[in-house]
Amino acid sequence: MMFGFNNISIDKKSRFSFPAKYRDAFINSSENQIVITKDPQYPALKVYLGSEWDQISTKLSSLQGLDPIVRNLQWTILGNASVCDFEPNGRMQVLISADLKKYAQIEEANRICLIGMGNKFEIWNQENWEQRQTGGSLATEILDIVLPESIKDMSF
Amino acid sequence: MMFGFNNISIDKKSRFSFPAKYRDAFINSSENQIVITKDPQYPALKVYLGSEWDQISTKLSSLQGLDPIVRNLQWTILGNASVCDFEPNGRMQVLISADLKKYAQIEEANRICLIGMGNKFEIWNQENWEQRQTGGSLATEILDIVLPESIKDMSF
DNA sequence: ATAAAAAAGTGTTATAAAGTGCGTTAAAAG
DNA sequence: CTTTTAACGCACTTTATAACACTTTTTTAT
Repeated sequence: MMFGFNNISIDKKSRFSFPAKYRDAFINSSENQIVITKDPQYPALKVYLGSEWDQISTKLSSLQGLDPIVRNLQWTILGNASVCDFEPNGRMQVLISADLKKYAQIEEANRICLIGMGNKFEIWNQENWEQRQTGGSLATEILDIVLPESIKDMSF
Repeated sequence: MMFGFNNISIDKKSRFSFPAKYRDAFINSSENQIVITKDPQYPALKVYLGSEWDQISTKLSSLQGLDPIVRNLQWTILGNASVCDFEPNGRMQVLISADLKKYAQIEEANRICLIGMGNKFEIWNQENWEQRQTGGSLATEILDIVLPESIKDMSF
């Protein structure tokens, strides 16, 4: 399980590497793929292990896309996912695409916050993270969505 | 599986090529055909792998066409499908017909957004996509359709 | 009906940009 | 002080795209 807060750098080519403390967890779950995508609620990114992603994406893509709320979630989560090959024994480097950087408001060669949430990570721009943690609200926040039954039992 | 956002160019002859990152997925599913058709809800296009299309089209064409909603879906999806030969080892180029371009409001030599949704892609005109993703509503949007039972378990 | 012209479709190549890999330096931990 | 980890820089590789050339089909005019 992968927990904890990390303030790390991204290089000029928009890559970051996972802190070494997570290496064993990656090796144990024999992951060779990592998926980054948009967080549907906040200007942040979600990072899933390949196996975890397979479950989520399979379920989400099977839902009825004619429902506008479902369709929106599919767009956000599936339509922005970037699958990266990943070597737990190597440098554990991952590229963040220009689009995802923009969405999470990550500027050129900036630092990011990588938050371990157990079975996934979140990536935040440092200022947004601090604001959120001190209770400040962000402009892009979405409140009061009425969820269709089909996604009420899913967790992203 | 094919995911993610891509902003790509179409050339003067209305061709685009799939980003190289999807090559393995196409080779693994041994696809040699691609089908483009209209999206039934939005001014956008859907791109299916040949095998996926076979399933969807078979099922959709077997439905009771006397129901107006079903009939409309059949017209839109089946009646506008364009089948393209496709070489996963080659350039992975696909031509978009004038009709489909028009429907998706894609102008001459413009850029398009190609969105990987797992088992299919969507193609959007860039402005429409951005508007939609930032919550703006498009004129052609269909809300509150009551779906017949026969298509409730289908996902297009 | 035939030939010429135009349009539409297919394929090739060159080049700039984006992405990847790896060695070195700097910083932190033991 | 030694070892591990993170950050940086550079070189190499791959990819995307525009420009061009060629083929096939369709249209137009004689």
